Amino acid sequence: MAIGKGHHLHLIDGSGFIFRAFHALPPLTRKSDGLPVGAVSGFCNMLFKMLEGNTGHDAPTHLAVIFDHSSKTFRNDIYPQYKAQRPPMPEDLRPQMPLTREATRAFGLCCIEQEGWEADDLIATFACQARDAGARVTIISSDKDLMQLVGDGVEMMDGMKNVTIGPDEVHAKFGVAPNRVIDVQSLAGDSVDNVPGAPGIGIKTAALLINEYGDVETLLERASEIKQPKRRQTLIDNAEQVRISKRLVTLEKNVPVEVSIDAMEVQPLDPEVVLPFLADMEFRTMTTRVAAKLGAAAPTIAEPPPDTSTGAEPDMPAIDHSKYEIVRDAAALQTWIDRVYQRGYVAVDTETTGLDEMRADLVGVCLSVEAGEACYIPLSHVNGTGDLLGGAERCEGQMDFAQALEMLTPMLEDAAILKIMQNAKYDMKIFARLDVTVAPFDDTMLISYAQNAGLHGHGMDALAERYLDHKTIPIKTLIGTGKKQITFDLVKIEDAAPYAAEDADITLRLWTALKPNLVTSRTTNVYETMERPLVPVLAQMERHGVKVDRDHLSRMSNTFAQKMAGLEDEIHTLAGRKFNVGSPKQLGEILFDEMSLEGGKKGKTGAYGTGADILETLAAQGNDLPARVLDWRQLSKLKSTYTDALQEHIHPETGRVHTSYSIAGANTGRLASTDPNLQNIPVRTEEGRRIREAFIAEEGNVLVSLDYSQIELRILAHIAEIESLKQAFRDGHDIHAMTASEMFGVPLDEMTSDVRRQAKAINFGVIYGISAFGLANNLRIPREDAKAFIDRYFERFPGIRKYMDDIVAFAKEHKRVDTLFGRRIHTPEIGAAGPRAGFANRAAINAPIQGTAADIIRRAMIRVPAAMEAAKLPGRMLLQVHDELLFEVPKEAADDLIGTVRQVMENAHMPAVALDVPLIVEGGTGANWAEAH
DNA sequence: AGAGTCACG
DNA sequence: GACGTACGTGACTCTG
Repeated sequence: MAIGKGHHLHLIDGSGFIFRAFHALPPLTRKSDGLPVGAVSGFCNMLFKMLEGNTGHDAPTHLAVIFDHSSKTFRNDIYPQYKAQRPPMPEDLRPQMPLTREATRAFGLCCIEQEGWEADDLIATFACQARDAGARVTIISSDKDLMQLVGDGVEMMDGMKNVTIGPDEVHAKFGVAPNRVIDVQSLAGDSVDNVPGAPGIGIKTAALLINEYGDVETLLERASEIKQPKRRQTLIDNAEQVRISKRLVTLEKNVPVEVSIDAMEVQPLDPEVVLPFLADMEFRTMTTRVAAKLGAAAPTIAEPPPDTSTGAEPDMPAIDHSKYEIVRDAAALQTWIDRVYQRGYVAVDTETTGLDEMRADLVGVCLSVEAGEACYIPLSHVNGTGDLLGGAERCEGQMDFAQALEMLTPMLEDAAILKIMQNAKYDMKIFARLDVTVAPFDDTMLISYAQNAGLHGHGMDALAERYLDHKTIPIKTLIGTGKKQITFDLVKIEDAAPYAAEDADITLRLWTALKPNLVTSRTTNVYETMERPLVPVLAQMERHGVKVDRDHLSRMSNTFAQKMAGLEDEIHTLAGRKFNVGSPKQLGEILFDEMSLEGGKKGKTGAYGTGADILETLAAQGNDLPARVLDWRQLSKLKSTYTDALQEHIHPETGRVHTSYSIAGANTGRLASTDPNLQNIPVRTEEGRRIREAFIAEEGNVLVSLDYSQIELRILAHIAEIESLKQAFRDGHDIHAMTASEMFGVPLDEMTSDVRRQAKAINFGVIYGISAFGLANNLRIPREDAKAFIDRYFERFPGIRKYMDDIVAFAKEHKRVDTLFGRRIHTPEIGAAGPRAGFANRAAINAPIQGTAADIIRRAMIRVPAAMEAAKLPGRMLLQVHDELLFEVPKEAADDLIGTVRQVMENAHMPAVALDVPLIVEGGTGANWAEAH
């Protein structure tokens, strides 16, 4: 049938997609022979989603995948250097190119390439043909070279992110409409494709010129009218080069194509063709999914032989939910416990009524002793009667809760039985509330984190997909979402069991797969000394919580509310009308449209930026409205995030606030605090600091805060071996004043606070991977001045520059950096092209410093409980804030505690690492956190 | 759900 | 030579 109105043609940029998929997706290999297939897998997934119409867009009626042909094109005749400095194709990608073509055919789709033409030219040709025939066209690519085709029934879609690229997105990228993209590209050039353009002119300038002159030809003709002398000369000198560039970037829309677009009509998938292909690739999940969709039987995929080289990966059977057992009586449970004792280890997982370990109740327990062998022990399932007034009654077919616990406890506490959990802290806290102390244990989340931080997340779903090629049952299918969400105890036991037991099964499989790699990746020590032992320490801290004075918060809330109301009136008067002060969008319109203040649009969404820095600039120019909004925002933040939200977190029974620390959240080794985040309680402003007054000690107790002084700078001095910095720390000098003195030649006794402040900003900047732009922003000085500062700094401390170069080189070679204690932080983005390179370099510079500091405080925290016990100290460790520990202790023991814990903290690096600088810990005591800090 | 904003080290 | 930029987090609000 001829293509025409009502039809929708998808043109997939096959080469482009496969390149991006290769870099964006994990390096999957075929199990049986190690053939790299990650990009092919991503490609097939995308095709299938697209054919299903499962991309948020409607499904195509016609579809073709276009590839680059490896031969030269007419562009090389025009300009021999075109695409000449492309790096060679990665080894692991090469074999995937032909496989991708094969995949296309297996899906029954048109696979097109043509000698002498780039994929882009073919796409342009087909797109125009289809558009002229009245069909809609979607180009699946994010290649900027194709953006010139957008508009008039042609749109683009990013196949990885499923986002549409229309005229607006093109305008955001190039600053001009799609039909002028070519003109901008010819001026700006492209370093990746080696399109020369005009030297010194980038996209921004190019867009400016095109918007003024219309197109490249007109611009070149009228170049002499340009005011800026440099720009004018560049264009006159390089006119021919720009014209060549234009021919390079202009896509050919009249390629003598050998295939008709009518032939691209989508045919129903043929199970006889597509399934064998997927099975041959050993895409287990996708084979099953496609087979299910087609109503055909999935071909079996042979399991690969066990990997005998490491002895690590035994032959695991496929995950089969029907094989899991539901344990309903004591005899059945005893059988399982016996099996655990035969094994010596068991994967354990708990099901509860919620995610908050302090409030959730145990609903059931799962055990697994062998891949595929798992059971679910339901304990507190109830019948949902639909009666909201507590009409729930206990389900039949469950063991008595107390009896089950009594049978399980000896095993869970047995020193001879290893308990394997995913995110052990959660389950251990649930058990701890039932007076069960689970030990010893392993945690698959932390095993993954120790070896793979920076590479991917460490949640069970992510790990299962990556290492077991298995998609877990989403909990939502059982408990629903939103308002209709139910708690797990209301799920029918028969429905709950497969989900629950699967978690234990997967945990055990992950442990089998991941644990041996600790040894090969040299991270056993990190896991055993800095991850696993932290779990019980944090569990205790979280369970203990910190006392918070609700009335204090409540009073502050009221005060804030009144002040905000006053400010709101003022702001509305200044604006001349009412609007929502909390809406950045409305505020931007008031400031920049209605009041016409100076300030620009921001990138992607086209909204005005109204960040604090922008408002401060406006306020400094004497504008009252932005000044008031800044005040309002500060109060709004304090009220909503702290004085209001914190009250919600006070536990009804303990009267205290129980945060939760994620151990594997931050890539650098830092902890992260959630629900609530107690690591970002205000301190920098007077008004904010008063919130800390609400964190108090029990009667007769005080809060004690101990924090490392300048720990990251000390680590920098050590790692980069900066002798003068090290000496300054040994002598106990003011490090920022010392830096200032060295840099600006000001004697220490003549130091002004302003000079010191600048030196301090530079010191911090160095830790973050300094840039002139960043420092200029921070100090609000011209970029040239910032650059001069940095140059002088590197002159005075040449070791810093060397450290930065060395660490980036190390990261490029190993795709990771290490802390002094051997923690590995992977930097997969390092060496990436474009602006991401800058990010990756700075992250690589910062990670060993931030990570080493994180390691040190982890080591301290792990040692604190034993040290306190040895010193017979009462009191508790409550919170960690990256370089600070907060304790609650009886008044009379405060001084002893400071002495003991300071010892631990100042020597936490020993004996593993000897530092060339001393670590100094400062302590404070008070009735509340504001006083103690 | 994502962007914008802002709190901390 | 231009690009877009300080490092690491989490929570709240508005918006489509």
